[in-house]
Amino acid sequence: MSKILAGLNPAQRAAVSQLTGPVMIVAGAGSGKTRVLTHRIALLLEEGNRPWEILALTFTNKAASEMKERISFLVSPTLARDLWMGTFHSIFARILRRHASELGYTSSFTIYDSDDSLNAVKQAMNALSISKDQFNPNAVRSKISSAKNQMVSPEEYERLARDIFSEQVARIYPEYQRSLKLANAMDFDDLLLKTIELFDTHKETLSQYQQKFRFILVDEYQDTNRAQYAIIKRLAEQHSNLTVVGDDAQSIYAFRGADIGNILDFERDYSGTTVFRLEQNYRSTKSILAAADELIKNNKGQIPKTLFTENMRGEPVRITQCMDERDEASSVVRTIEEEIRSAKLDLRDFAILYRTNAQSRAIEDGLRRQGIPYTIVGGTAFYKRKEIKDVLGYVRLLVNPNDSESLLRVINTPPRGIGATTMEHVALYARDHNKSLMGALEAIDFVPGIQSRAVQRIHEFTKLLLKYASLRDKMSPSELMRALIDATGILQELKLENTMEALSRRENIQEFLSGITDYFHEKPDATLESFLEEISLLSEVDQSDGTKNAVTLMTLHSAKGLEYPVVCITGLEDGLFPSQPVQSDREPRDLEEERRLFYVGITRAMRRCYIYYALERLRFGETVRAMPSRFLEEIERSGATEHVTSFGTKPRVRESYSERAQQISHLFAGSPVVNGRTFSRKRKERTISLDEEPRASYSQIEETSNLHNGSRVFHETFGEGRIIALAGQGDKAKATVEFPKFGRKNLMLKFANLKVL
DNA sequence: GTCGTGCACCTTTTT
DNA sequence: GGTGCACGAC
Repeated sequence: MSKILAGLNPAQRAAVSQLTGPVMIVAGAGSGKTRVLTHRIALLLEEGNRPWEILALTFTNKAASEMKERISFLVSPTLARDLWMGTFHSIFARILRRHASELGYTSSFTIYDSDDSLNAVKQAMNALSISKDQFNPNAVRSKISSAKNQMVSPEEYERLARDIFSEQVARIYPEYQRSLKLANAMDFDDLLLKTIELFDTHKETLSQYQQKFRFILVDEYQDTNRAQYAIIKRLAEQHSNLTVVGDDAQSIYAFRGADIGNILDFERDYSGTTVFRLEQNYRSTKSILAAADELIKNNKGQIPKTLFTENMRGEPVRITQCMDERDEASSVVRTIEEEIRSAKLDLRDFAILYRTNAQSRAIEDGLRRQGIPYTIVGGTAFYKRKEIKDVLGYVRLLVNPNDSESLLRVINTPPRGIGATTMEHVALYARDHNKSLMGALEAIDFVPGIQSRAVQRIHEFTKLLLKYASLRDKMSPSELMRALIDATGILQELKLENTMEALSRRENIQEFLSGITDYFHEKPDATLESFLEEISLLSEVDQSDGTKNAVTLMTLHSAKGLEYPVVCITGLEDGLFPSQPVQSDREPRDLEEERRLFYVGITRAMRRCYIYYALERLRFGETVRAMPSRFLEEIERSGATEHVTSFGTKPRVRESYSERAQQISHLFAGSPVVNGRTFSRKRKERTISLDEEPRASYSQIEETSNLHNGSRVFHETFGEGRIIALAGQGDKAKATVEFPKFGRKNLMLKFANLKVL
């Protein structure tokens, strides 16, 4: 037997060995799905198939590179390197670049991220004189995106539009598409749609890739949308060697067009499908699995399967009732500290999960208060920061001068006297003459209404860009970027500002610059285009730093596919998780998706799973009372849970969550009821302070006057460091401190407990 | 044209 | 509690 099959259980081995024809692998959580995929690919290679004939589509780039690494180990690095493995978006972006001219684009087209798309929508609305007050640009963008995910063209959308809002979207959608085309740009959805367009209008190109990809594998098939389905359908037509792996119980992306029907109907779509089920879980304890199983039972229409494990029973899943989000954060922190003490775990063994990004703030505060290092997945990602986007804007413009979003972003950053009025005229001219904004700038002498001073400035601006464009062949990409960014004056501008904020922005740009040096050093063949593409298609998980030993914070969505010894899931409250208050118009399938999301969360846990809910929570700057999530009652039926309060005591009587909420309702007497939820003003004084930090930790505030730039200080966790900057007053005073071992930290003096050395 | 201030809106989740 | 945007002063 091949060593590739050794060490697999019978079900896994069967799923790996069936190499041809349509195959569906229904893989329960923790059942060794990635293992099966990698071993399958390894076996294909071992049997002599060429790596470039294998297309493997994963959910994140990180998943792809981890799989490649395992395949390198199983077969060989050279073979692994030449696999076509990556996310749908990155693989098809690569193919689209090769065939851009067939679609009327150039190969250096820009990929618009969601911010760029939103701005493009706003521009389009502006052009059509549709008021932003009447129609929310974000809602418009989201409508357009759903339409594209469903493969609904602007023409079809117009036919289908029934209400006033859709009618406006029907006007904006084609204008938006037109502007992207003029800008030589594609949004995320276009990367899939244009691929379909390419295949449908250029049969010989389609045929070329049908021939090429003799084996196609798709991971997380339950989360593919209609466009992705269509691409796969076309590509697999020739050889029919299509393997999909997924778990309908983990489908959590319906909101962005994922169609669970793709996996449910797979057997019907591809005749002769062999189905394999992986039902043995190797990840979690029996208790964790029991709770997850009891939960998912409440969903209807799942593919029947029974997940089991031979792992030990383990501790019960603990549900902790907390007073508010602060109390919740301290409970989580206490749990982590106790687990580290008793179970000898590292910080990197913990994940804290939440439904919405906004919840991370309170938890971060809690961790910082105790000096526990953490990393955040998502949130405001590095490449989405304003200063980085500014800098990238120049680079993007260099690569694709027609990129209108970048042009608008940088033309007056830093301020060079080319204001909104001027650009209005330019945009109008561009529209009338079917030119990109850059096209209009080139003809600035003919654009009416421009002040002569602005004309002058515009000439200077285009000259600057032309100069660096002409240097592209003479300098290395990283040298060129440095020189260009230097010439823009962004760094000098920030230096003059001389605030802590500006300092941090400058540091980010410096970090970006050293990052690109490393990047081009590691990848000597990389170009500006490939660099830009790579960073625009990074997923949130891809961007997190997995090397440092720290607690991981992320949304439940980002946690998909990951596992941790200890998982803490926070915010189990009706209206938050499941999201939105219970309303009659709420579709049951939305609730089922929320339930699957919770299922995904619980099944990330290997050893222990902790679940938290708060009785009230600060939302929109107001304290909102919340009912415990209905999902809690569901998992409690498993008998594999325990229920405690943040005091650490067990509730005296078992009671239903709604009864409990009734009992404590007097605490909130006088709160107005809005939309079925109760709001109350945040109390100035916390009467039910449970486990606040001892006051002693605030006593350092008086000493802040001893702190100066350059002061040497000591921090409990980070050790000795030097103050680089100070900002803020009183409770809000912050310091940026450079620690030799931990790098730069922004610390609230109130909590940091710094000692002057 | 630029900069500062106050106000509305925001929160699902992401490639 | 944060941010984008309209509005007004210079």
